[in-house]
Amino acid sequence: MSAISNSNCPVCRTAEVVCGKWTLLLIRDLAAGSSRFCELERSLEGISPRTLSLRLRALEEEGIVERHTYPEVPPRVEYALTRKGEALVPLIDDMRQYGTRWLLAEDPEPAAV
Amino acid sequence: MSAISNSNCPVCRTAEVVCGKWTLLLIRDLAAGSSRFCELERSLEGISPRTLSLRLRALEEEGIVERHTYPEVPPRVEYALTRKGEALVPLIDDMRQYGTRWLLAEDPEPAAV
DNA sequence: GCTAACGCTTCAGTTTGTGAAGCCATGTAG
DNA sequence: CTACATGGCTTCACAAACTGAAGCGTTAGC
Repeated sequence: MSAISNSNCPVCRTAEVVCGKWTLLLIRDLAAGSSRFCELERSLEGISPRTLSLRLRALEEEGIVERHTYPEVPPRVEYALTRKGEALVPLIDDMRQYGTRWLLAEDPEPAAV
Repeated sequence: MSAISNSNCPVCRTAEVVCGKWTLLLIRDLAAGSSRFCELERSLEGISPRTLSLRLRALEEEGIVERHTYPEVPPRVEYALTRKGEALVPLIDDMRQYGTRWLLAEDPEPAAV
C-alpha cells in the first residue's frame, strides 16, 4: 500500500502498518503461537506464499516481528512478535469482540455492553 | 478485497469489513463529525473520489453507514455511522493509542501503561 | 530413482486503488 | 451572455497489490 496522508496522525500511521490484506490475521496467528512459515501458510487459508513472505518481511522491518533461522535440514525458520507486535493484540481482541457481537450474532443488536 | 478464509471466525469477518485502504480512517472521520462527501474527501488527503464512493457504498451495504440525501441545490448528502458503525470506534481508539505509543513516541518503549 | 518436506522466489494474470477529467444543475461574478 | 464555482459523484487509463501455480535447493524415507 502506498502512503496514507498525514504522517503525524497516529491513526494514519497505524493504518499504514496494519492495512495490508492478511496483516492483522497474521499477527493474530503469531500471537496465538504459530511461528513457522508453513504453519502460518496453512492457518491463513488462501494466502499466497508470496504475500506471506512480503508481509513477514515488512513486519520485520517495522520491528513488529522477529525472525530466527536454524540451520537444520529441512530448514527451520521461526517468527515471533516483538513487544511492539504484541502491543497490537488489543486491536485484534477488539476485532474479535466486534465480529462476535455485530457480524456473527443472531440478534445483531444485543442488549447492552 | 476478495474474501478472507474462514467466515465463522470473528476476526476474519471484521478484517474483511475493515481491511480496505482508507476504511478505518473514513470511520474515524465520520465518528469525529464529518458527514459530507466533499468534507471527507478533503479530510482524507489523497483518497480518490472513486475509492471514497466505493467505500461509502460498501459500508452502507454492511449497515455501518447511513446515507441521507437532501434535494437542494447544490445537492447535499450526509453520511453518518449507525450503531454498528459506532461499535468500531474502540478499534480506532486502540489504533490511536498504538500509533502514539509505538510509532510516534521518541522513546519507543515507554515505561508502563 | 521418486517423493516429500521446508522456506521461500518467479511468473502471468486478476483485483484494487489512483489521478485527472467530466457531468448535471444552479447561482454568482464579470 | 459567458465563465466559473459548488456538490456528489462516474468514467477512464494506468499503477500497485494480491493470487495460484510452478519451481528451487537440500536431504531423508521408500
